[in-house]
Amino acid sequence: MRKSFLFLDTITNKVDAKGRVSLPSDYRAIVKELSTEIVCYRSLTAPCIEGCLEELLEKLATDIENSTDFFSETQDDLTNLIFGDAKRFTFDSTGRIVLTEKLLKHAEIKENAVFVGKGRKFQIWSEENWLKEEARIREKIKLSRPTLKTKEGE
Amino acid sequence: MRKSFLFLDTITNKVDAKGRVSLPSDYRAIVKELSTEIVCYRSLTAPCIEGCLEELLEKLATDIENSTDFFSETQDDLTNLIFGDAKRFTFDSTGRIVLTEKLLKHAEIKENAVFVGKGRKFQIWSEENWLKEEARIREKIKLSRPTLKTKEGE
DNA sequence: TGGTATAACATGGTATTTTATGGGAATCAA
DNA sequence: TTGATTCCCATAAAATACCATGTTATACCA
Repeated sequence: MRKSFLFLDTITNKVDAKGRVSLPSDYRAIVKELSTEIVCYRSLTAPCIEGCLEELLEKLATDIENSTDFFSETQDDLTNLIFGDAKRFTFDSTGRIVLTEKLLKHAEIKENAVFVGKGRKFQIWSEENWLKEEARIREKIKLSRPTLKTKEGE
Repeated sequence: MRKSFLFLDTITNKVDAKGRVSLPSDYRAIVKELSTEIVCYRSLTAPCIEGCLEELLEKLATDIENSTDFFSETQDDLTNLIFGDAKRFTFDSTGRIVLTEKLLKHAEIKENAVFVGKGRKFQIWSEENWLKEEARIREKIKLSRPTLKTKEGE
């Protein structure tokens, strides 16, 4: 029995002419524990696809409902965007999902899809965009390294 | 039943052509109590590999979720960096894990891997780098000894 | 304490299983 | 019927589990 449900690692898989991609086996194992499908939507802030279990969106919905935050109205708007965009995907017996044109176009994915674990969710990038994004993040982290060191050392 | 779950001691094991290394038996005993797998990732601050139990990352995921909101940019970057890099490793019946090229390269490990206990987590170094690091730490301690003495006498 | 028997471990090699991925058949919709 | 989508099968490659052996460490006994 599995105790934890984190999407980890970075895996590159091919996208064929029909838009089919293998969901990394690790991810599949996690999904299968709780469900038979994942939810994907266009990232609001980056040229990539976001994926997660439906229960995470449930949690998001609940959080928004309970929020008395000053910015809750903005969050509400953002939530609408996500829920309006999100779509369920099931995988076939070989573990593949079929991504839609809309999603692939937004992420600028052609040949290869890069799955990047993010804990409770994951992202799907094109190779080029992911390279750029990873470089950007590492550069940013370098500048805030002291803070991280503290966090890391906990 | 085991009472403590700390990774201790420093052990050197061989890495074969396939990247296989025996996890020190002490470490294995600890891991087996709670799980069947460990998680490894490139250290953000040093040329070494870090390893821990998945529950530590779970805790981190929860902490990040609670300290920042769903749409936070910091959360986004942090989760990409940490979870995107981390990978699960299970050991076979003889207690070995297979380290990836990415990890070995980052730590500059060739022939031998040095496992260094760090309590809740552990690190894996190349012999050369660990020698340097150990010397650096001991030097640092020497300089701060007066402070320690003062603290002791409080 | 010293010597020997026993068990545990690290490590090399091999066999088996998973997984990704291409192609094609079946199903559904227009 | 035609085009598109879903499902299933086949295969090659890669990941993983298993077996065997030498070595080291541990336990046992004199």
